[in-house]
Amino acid sequence: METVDDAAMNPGGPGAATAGDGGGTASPAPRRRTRARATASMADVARLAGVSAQTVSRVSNGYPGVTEETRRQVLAAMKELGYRPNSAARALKRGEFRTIGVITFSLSTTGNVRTLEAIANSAAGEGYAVTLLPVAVPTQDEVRGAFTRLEELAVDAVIVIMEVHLLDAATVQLPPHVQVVVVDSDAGDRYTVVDTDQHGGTRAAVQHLLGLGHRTVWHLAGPEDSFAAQRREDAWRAALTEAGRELPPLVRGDWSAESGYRAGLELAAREDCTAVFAANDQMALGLLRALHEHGRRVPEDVSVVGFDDIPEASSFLPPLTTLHQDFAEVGRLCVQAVLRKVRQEEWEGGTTLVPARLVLRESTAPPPPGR
Amino acid sequence: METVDDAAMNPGGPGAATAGDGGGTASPAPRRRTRARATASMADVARLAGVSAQTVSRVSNGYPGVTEETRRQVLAAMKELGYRPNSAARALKRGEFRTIGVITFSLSTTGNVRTLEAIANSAAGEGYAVTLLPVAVPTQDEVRGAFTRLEELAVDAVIVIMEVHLLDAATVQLPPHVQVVVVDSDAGDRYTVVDTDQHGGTRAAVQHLLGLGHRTVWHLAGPEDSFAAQRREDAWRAALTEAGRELPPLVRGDWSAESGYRAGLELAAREDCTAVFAANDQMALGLLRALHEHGRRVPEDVSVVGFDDIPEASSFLPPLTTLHQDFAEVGRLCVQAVLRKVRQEEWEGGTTLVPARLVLRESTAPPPPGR
DNA sequence: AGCTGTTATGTTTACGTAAACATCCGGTGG
DNA sequence: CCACCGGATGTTTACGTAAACATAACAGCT
Repeated sequence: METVDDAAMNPGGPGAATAGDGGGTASPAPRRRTRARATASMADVARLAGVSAQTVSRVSNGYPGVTEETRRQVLAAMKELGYRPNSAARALKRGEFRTIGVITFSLSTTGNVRTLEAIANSAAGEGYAVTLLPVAVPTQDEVRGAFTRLEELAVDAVIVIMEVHLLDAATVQLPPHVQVVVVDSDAGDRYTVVDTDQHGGTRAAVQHLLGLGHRTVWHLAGPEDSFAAQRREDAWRAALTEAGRELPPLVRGDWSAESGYRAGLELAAREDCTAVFAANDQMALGLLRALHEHGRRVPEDVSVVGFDDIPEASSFLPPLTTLHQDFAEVGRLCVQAVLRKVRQEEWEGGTTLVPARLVLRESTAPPPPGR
Repeated sequence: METVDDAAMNPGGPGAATAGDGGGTASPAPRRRTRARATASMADVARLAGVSAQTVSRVSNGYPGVTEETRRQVLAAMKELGYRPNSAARALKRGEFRTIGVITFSLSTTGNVRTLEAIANSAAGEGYAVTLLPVAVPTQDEVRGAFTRLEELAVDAVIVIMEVHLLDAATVQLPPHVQVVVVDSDAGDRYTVVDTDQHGGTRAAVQHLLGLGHRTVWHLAGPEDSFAAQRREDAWRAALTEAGRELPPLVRGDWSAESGYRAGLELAAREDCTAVFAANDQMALGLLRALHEHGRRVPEDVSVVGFDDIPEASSFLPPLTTLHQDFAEVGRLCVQAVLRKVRQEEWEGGTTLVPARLVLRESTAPPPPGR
């Protein structure tokens, strides 16, 4: 009955995992795995249940045309043998892997992580697994490398969380059947793109500050190679121009709190700077520290608005007014879009935007009287 | 030559992705995918190169016994057809997936994310992919669910980033051939465990504060169901007892900055509290805010030490003294351990500890004169 | 009764790869 | 000169599943 491995199947029991090879270090251990029928196959189940393998398959996939009686027998046999469908064989036969690859830069930014998490959750809900393809440094070569790996990987679709122009190099060859959805890009004409509404969010931030009476709004921008940063910057310009306000010089960081601090040192020195829109919360954090160190109070002297609404934002000094991004929704839409493409229900380019919501906390106030 | 899909293989080109089905919405689209030979198989390559499929296989896997001449021809044919080995077929034949599953709670904690990232990177270096299995809520049922999915998944090994007792339920059945490595656990007797040296790190923090002259050290602990939190708490107790110091009442949070703030409100009210060891940086952040709001200066009145050294820690007000965790190393060791088990080079239980390093910043100082 | 349609089940086959075995070749030593 | 060896290559087979096709049993109808 081949229940040799029963003990090892309960990780709580003694001698879990590789129970067999126990103290075998003495003799020159046989290199080849014995692998004595590690898992039961359909044939095994079929034999035990006294039916054909095909019937087992039907039960396994919940297909109709099986008597309740037969189904029960098959299920019993499955349980007895601990049968698990072999996903490799399934994938080979069906020509699909039920897996989505996610390619992204380092998981050091909140946004990417939260999006990834939402993608994984949504995918799981659809019966899809998520394979992670991190790329340490955002050079074109690295991206290409990741995709080369993906091509050999068991993946039906890919979600790219990065600026899409990094994979526009002609040498990147996606197998034709792999569907792609991109986050954080403007390539809606060539790809399906899902993104937060950077423009609308930024606009809300700027208008909020102007509405408080600030003459203009400074911008602590993200790195130039980030499309999200670019969009926020553009929107900031547009909002100010539209309101007929003066455009202060741009200050740039690299998303990190440290860069926000460095940039903040410049801003803190400017007496005429009373309102800053930071392109993310981390930089806003650094900015708060720089302002504090220079005796400029927030929000009495300077108002600060961030972007992202990371969980810690409410614990900053002072709690940060910021734009809440709905990463969960972004991830959900990504999965939805990419699976629609996989299922070929429709071809759908274009960009889907998820609104950002301004969360008012304590880092904004009207400008000091004199200004 | 079947190059019908050539255009679609360059995502930069016009009409990328599902180019075929263009405007076919008019006629009742054929439900079945035509799937006209999406990818080339070994047989195709073999035909073009004028050799047998087996020879293609040998070239593909870099096996010896192939003339340089033949190899060149095969490689040329592969390139021409854009051949990519089918990983499902490979996995089926070889009986292994070259994939590691990572099961974890939400990716909201820095530690998990950084560990995950390191795992993915290390795994990629070994030619392994990483499949993500998030579990939203840490109930036993959920964990069991994730594992059920994993069992059907294409995975050779599993790395668990969570308290292992959550998967000790007898109903969790891992297929016997799946190897498990656990992070953040004390089950070194039954599993292979890799973890940060919570004990040593905590000890360093406490001794640092005592060394500065503080009479004792308060502890802002993490949630009770976290093993890491438990270890830090135990080590805190041990270090104080060992030094013959009084044991202040424990204050508990849930890892979040918000909970740190709430706990901090209590601590700020206690005049005799001059030194706090927070179980993570987020809670330390909230604590800083609470102290600030109650006019207790850090580090002049109260010293604070965190745990994790998240990137933002250096931008807190003031920059936080904290214990740096080497998540990259933890991830690397996990992959190494789990692959060693997969390759059955040895059976290896026990716990591997990665040291934590105390990073001195500006949140600690000697206690105020009177105390 | 004989035919048809329906339902439950079994049999054959193919997915793409790679191990195991078979064959062919030129060269070497007795 | 021939048996033999070893390297290069081809052929067969099996991995586990599920689609496609085949069969069998039986009910309903004329």
